[in-house]
Amino acid sequence: MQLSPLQQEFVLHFGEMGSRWGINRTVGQIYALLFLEPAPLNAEQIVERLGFSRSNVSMGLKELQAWNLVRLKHLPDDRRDYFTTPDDLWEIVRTLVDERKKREIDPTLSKLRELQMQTPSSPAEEHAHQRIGELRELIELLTGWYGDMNRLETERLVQLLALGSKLQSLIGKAEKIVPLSRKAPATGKES
Amino acid sequence: MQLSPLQQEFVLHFGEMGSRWGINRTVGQIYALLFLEPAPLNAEQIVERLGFSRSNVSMGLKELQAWNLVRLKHLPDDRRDYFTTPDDLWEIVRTLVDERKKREIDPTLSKLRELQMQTPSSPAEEHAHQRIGELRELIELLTGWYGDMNRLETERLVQLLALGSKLQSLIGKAEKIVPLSRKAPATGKES
DNA sequence: CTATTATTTCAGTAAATTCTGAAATCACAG
DNA sequence: CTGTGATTTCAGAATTTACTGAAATAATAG
Repeated sequence: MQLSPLQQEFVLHFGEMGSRWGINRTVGQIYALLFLEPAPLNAEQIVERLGFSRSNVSMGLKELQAWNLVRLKHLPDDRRDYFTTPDDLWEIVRTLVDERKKREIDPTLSKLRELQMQTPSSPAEEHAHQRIGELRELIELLTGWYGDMNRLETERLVQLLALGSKLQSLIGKAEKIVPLSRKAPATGKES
Repeated sequence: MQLSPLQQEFVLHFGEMGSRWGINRTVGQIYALLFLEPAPLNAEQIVERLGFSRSNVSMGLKELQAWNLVRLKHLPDDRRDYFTTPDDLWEIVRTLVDERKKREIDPTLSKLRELQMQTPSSPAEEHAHQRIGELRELIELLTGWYGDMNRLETERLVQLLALGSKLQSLIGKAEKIVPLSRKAPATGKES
């Protein structure tokens, strides 16, 4: 491996971590390398630095492209493909979450909705039906919230996150002026 | 497999999904089964329902215990171990996130902090050092925020999540009355 | 203690996945 | 076209992970 000690440790760590997620070690290391590198790299350069076979790198890059995690660039008078990660880390986070949601959450949500169509036909099924409903609602709440957050500009999002628990008191104060929650006093005119 | 169609589909789905996370199929299926079941099950009952070997179930349960995802119960005059999942789904979510944070985020954060101690010794290392710093900050912001959220009672948390993007306008309004963000107009008296 | 039942461990096997080199395909310059 | 270099595909090899049955250990009742 042809890397500075700093790069090397980082790359190896992300290889390890990658395998705790569904991602394989190679893919994790390629990504980590691109993440640190100031300029785009081509496949051959990745081979040199990480010592994997050319075909392994090719497959790894394809996987990263399928995840939308790398950008493809071209240099003038050079027809090789060069790869980078976005400069903006928030863009990376958004992509990661979006893709994981798409692959892991959305299919589960469809499945849960589909299962809930079935009418339970025994006490055991009744209970299962119930539980599936609770799970569906919870996931819907979380994904709905994520959708909202994801629509915010990064700057706003960071402000919100930084507020953290201060939000609590803020909301208490705001509600006195502009009631928004479902628990607002009833007016007798709800639709 | 000795399950109702509803249970079976759910269990198989979570087996599949499990393998997209780091979790293996067997463990995912055992968890899904316990999740649906109204009463605690012992290992032998899990074997009957899922058709795995006794030892495989034993290992799966051990893994689930290591993740704090199941509760151990005992029935009077029966020395076998019975397992359930918590009734409260939010408790499950909290456990899941806590454990994943502990295994995946915290070690990365330590590693990043450690790597940042090293003084960069070349322009390439300088750039890497920079990027590692950005990543560390971002993760610190997110974990800090999660810590705040996790301290809230479930009821509060659900309210907050349900607000979603409405929060935006709420904050705008609240800030006019109680400035809390770092961008509040300077008073010249900050501590 | 001894017998019985519950649970865990573990070595070997089965299955799944990752990785490679060789060949195929693709893209373009001449 | 033809030739050259870039990239991808893919069948098998290597490695890793999952699973099993048999044996060991643990827990309790008699």
